Amino acid sequence: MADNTEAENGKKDILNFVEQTVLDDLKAGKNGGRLNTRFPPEPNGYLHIGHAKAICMDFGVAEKFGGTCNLRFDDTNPVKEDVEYVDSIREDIHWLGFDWGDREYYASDYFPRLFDLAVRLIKEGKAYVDDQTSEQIAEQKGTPTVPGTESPYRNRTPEENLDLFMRMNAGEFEEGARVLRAKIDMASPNMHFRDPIMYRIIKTPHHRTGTTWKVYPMYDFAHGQSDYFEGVTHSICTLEFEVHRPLYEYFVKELADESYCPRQIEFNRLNLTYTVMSKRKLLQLVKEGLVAGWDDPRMPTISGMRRRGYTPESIRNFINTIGYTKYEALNSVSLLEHAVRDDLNKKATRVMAVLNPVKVVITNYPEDKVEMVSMDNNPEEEGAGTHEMPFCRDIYIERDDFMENPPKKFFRMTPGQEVRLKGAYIVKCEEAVKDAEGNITEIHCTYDPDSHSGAPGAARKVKGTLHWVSARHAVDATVRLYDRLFSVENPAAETERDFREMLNPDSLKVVEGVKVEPFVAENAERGTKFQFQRVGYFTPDYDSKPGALVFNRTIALKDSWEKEQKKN
RNA sequence: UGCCUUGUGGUGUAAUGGUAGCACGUCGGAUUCUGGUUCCGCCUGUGAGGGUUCGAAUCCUUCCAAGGCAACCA
Repeated sequence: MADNTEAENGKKDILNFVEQTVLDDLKAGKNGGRLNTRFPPEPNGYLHIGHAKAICMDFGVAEKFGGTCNLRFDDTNPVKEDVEYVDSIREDIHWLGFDWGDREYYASDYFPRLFDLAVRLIKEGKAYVDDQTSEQIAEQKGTPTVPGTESPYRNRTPEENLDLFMRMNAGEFEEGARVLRAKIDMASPNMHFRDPIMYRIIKTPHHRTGTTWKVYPMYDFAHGQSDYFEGVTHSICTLEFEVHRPLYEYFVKELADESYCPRQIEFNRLNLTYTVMSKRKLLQLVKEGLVAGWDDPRMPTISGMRRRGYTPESIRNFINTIGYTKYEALNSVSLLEHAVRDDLNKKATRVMAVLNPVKVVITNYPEDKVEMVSMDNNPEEEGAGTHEMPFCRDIYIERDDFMENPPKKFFRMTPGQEVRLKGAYIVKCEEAVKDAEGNITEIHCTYDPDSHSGAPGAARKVKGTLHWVSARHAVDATVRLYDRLFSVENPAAETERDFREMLNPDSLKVVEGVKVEPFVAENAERGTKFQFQRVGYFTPDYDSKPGALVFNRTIALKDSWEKEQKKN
């Protein structure tokens, strides 16, 4: 192990309870002072932000105390699993910034050893084959308040059990015909001890082992032992496995001794407002076409957040903020949004884009003149440089930035009032030109030639500064505006309603005819983070092509003006 | 009503028997060529009762509330 953390090196580092437990074990010299964690996804879906929390814990604690973290695919149920998911899981972990080196394992690699252990337990009279249907077994299990009853097959001889188990794996019986159960205690107050099923027959081919096996181990009979085979010291999982822990320990005891014994520790799952985290529900959204796929930018998946423009740093910072406890919390999505804005504010290139354009003609500006004005790429970052943007007589501004009869404290364009066009000149609105229906088609302004940004005459104070784009040079783009997927705070809590009824109908708005400055079109590579000034953070979607630009809104800028308006 | 777990401002999280702190949020203000950022200030908390102690969010106890456990899922 590494030296005992920053906690002892002066810098005050607050450990969460899991880290504290791990540190205590290391100090006590357990497992020879070794630290090895594991992240064990089942390859049956895409990773979501809840998994990100587990990843940060599993890899993070190993990193912090000089241990290692394995990636283990928990592939014990071929019916639900697929290689498609294996690839996406690898990609998502790497994207988050973690690496498992050559320690990539599969529970399916342990099928032979698990089978051997099962055989041993059968011979020792600790396991038996049950011929009953799942309904019968469920009925005999009792309820949390009523003890179970024993199976009539419970006292078969080890010889008979062994013969039956071998034949189960040879494919002699149909799925569901027989199972192997641990012989523990049908009256245990812990439901998981009421003779849990160890093996069931599955004839669906496995994505890695094909048709080699006809019986597959259940989670409880595979997980702890897999940890043991790998040398995992701390098996960190979420709270719902708390009641499984005694069973974990029961099976692991068949292999381990004092010199090395893995240990399970549970922390709270991540719940986020205005979304769902259940894989079943996410899969349903995808399958029913309610979203565009696992990586739809509204999804709480890692791939969705990546596509939306969230950064790995923002996700990690968020997870760090919400912490790890044993309290089942509901985390406000505004915490996540804050982390995203905070990171993007430091990283995003500032550009101009007008989402809902209205044309402005600067009547006293020479008709043929074009001048290049200089724009900061990022005022938050020293050395981010500048880029140039064309300015001419015809420009676009946001339709919302003009009002003929404005409310109080409207600092934008209105007849008779001066505003600054960011990076260019101060202009004064003279009149709004309307069509027969009274719609504003064009706004006429005059500019002050001495007010160019940086010039001596520019020092004059004006209340508002607007973003704009040259109408002659603007490039058209499509923008996708994303909002929260659900319209209720905690969809999972409203069990009486179908969760699909709670979807936010306005979670996606597509805006065509957006005008962006040429610099944006020239730099619209995947992964680029832009701030459309005064609007929000945007990133090119993978659907975007030269000539058909598409941007995803990662998150809007905070808007205290809008907030003010809503109050009135 | 069996077993396990958990209750700290609106939300999340610290305080490891010794001044209840931090972040987000809200509201207000300052700065600003982004109504962004930054800065300053305000607000709101130990689920309830009893006990141990010089001293309790922390230990004990009773109660209340919430979550988990009855897949041949993980």
